[in-house]
Amino acid sequence: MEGVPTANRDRASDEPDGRVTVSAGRGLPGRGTTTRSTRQGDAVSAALAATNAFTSAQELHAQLRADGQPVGLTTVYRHLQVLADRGEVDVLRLDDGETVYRRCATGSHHHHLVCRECGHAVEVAGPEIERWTEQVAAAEGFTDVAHTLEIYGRCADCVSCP
Amino acid sequence: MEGVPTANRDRASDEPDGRVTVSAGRGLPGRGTTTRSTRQGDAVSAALAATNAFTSAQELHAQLRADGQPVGLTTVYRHLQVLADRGEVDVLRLDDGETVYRRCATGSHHHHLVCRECGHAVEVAGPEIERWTEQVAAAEGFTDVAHTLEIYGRCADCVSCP
DNA sequence: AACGGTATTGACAACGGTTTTCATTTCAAC
DNA sequence: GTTGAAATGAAAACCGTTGTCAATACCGTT
Repeated sequence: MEGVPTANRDRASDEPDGRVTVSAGRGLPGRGTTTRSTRQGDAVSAALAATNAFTSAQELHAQLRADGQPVGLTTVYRHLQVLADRGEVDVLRLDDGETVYRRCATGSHHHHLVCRECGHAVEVAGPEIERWTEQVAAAEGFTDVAHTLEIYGRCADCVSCP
Repeated sequence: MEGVPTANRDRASDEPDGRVTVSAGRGLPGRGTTTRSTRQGDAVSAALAATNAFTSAQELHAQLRADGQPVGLTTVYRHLQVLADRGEVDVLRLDDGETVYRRCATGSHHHHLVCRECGHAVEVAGPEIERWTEQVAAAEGFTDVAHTLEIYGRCADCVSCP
């Protein structure tokens, strides 16, 4: 009756990493678009590579500007989108509506332990969880199953300053 | 460095259910505000009680209007907010940004198996999951831990019509 | 049954994050 | 160097949600 749109945020990347230039040999355009290498694209990728915290587009934008590498907000959004489509970055939608991104080391399926204060995140794998969710879904007759699981808390570093 | 705001959506309700009128005996205002019983408030609660699917404020608004029980969109949002604060409804933020609500039977902590197509949801409890998340968090030195876990798929009813 | 104070309502404006638009700039193949 | 296509970015549009505030509806009291 009602209708719940998209939802879920899984994905397992194939392409290993870093600023691909794709063949570009001739006709076919690159996978998730973005073929050329540009100062802005490199800056966004570098900024993401420099932190292990989940970061929002606006934060990256401000950070890059502060670092003397100004990149248009629109452009930041565009690159994040492409990277996300390619599975090169993980995406999290926070409860306050902000979308945050993170370049994860693990290419395979995993979840996160995220600090509410600083965004610092740890990648965690839980085979038992995967098994459990599939089991539950199957038992209820659901197909085409995916799941989201994130753990939020205060990291050790943030415990000091209240 | 960056900063991840709120996040997480747990909570265990105390008040069993339905349109409370709270003492109102004299001074103190009701918990999550909303003390009087009104046509609009009843309509929103009834609409939520009538479905087991996660529904958005806008959907409820349209539905109520269609049912000949027009309620202002702002008012719908307000009641949903209050119900959520009271823990009488569960809240889910979908990846497309919409927030959906559902009156759950279980008052205690649980997760959901949600149909991407129709919003139909099943409440599922996973003690092992709870244990696992706490374990992981503790191992990494995280405190004040909470987690979100939802399973998305296509329910059996939605498999028929592609 | 009428009153009166206050909680509630709802049309409309404002918000905040994200996406579109489109003229301009940059890239890289020739 | 020339050139066509991709990338950029300022500004406007979007969209779900929240704030504003005058008008209205509840409900205990008279």
